[in-house]
Amino acid sequence: MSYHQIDAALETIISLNEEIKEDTRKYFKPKSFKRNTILKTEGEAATHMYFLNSGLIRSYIIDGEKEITRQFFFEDSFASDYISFLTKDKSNTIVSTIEDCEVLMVGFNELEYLYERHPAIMKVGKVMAERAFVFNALRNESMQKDDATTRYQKLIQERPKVIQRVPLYMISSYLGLTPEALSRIRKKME
Amino acid sequence: MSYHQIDAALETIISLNEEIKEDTRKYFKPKSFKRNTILKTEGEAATHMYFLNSGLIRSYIIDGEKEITRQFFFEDSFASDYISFLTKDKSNTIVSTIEDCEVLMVGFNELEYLYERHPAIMKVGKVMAERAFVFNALRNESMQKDDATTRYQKLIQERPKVIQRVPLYMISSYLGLTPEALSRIRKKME
DNA sequence: TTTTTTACTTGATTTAGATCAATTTCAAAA
DNA sequence: TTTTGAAATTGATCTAAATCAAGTAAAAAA
Repeated sequence: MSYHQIDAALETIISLNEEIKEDTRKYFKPKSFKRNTILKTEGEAATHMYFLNSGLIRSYIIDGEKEITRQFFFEDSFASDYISFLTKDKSNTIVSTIEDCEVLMVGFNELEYLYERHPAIMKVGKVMAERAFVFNALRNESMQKDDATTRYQKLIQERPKVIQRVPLYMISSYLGLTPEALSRIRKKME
Repeated sequence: MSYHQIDAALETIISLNEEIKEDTRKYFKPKSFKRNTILKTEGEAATHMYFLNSGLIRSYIIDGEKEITRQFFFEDSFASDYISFLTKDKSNTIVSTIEDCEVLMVGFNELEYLYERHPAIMKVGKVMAERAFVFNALRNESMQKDDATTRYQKLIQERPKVIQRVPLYMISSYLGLTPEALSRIRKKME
């Protein structure tokens, strides 16, 4: 499987030398998953991150009867239960593929090793955390000040892939809505 | 002003050598602010971070008529409009003191210099971003699955300082509520 | 101190979105 | 191709919290 995509992703943050490329190839293991495969179940801690060469991954929590979608991850980005991966705490978050996926997976300890061995990669970790923070904080802000229709319109604008490739009942809980409410918003929009 | 507190905060992440301590003292400038002082107004980008030796800072946005509190920052932590500081985008976030504050302030460029000069400090940046992410993501999760009363009870449990030192109308919008709604929740709680 | 302003509370009414309950559509198996 | 189960829509009703409107308490300012 190809490492071109992960190289390109890292190159947006640091410039890669041969040693870093070699170690990336050594510790990020290629793996394929069929759609609807659970990568992490409830109650355990996240031990891996997945760089997506292709496919689509979702993280969600079970709240009584219903699922609450926390995040969607597309090709060329890193997927995980990032909270649990960072804190090492067990979590109720489930990580599961929505489409067939080609990933490069790395374990917590291997990533730690990469951080220590290549200080430049620490910057990758910093920028990844910063991006995740900004994304989350902006979403937070939108949840607090925008109504449901506005949130849906922004999602269409800002993340069209979600609209195109994810079933509505997964989108609705991501927007903090029931499927019925989202259906009505869509109808009203024309 | 004392650098003991910032040293201790950094020591939770990396071990400090003399060069790092020297440069910290050089680039983090001591400063005092009276309560209700605006450190960053609407429309500009955040250029500084503030390590709080003492006091209390709040960030909030103006949504039409009303303020929405985004975050509270207490002694021994770093305060800023972190989104704007990281993205360099202008923002509508206001950063303001709630109590008299003693801070050590650092500019974006000085911090960048510290990152480049001392690779160990890059880890500080990484861990700070990770902590901010986890805090935000957990709050997100609570907003999505807990009702207003539960959110208020968790705040009492997890951040008693907020209850003790912040006026209720600032707390209400932080919890995604009107002051009236919070008042009624408090009454019902006995 | 008294005055004025700001914070907080209480009540009445409204509303966005949830919940409950049936369909209708659609996609995956058989 | 038919069957079947899941996804999505539609309608009726309910509810948590918002909004509107006074009033009271408390803290700055005079």
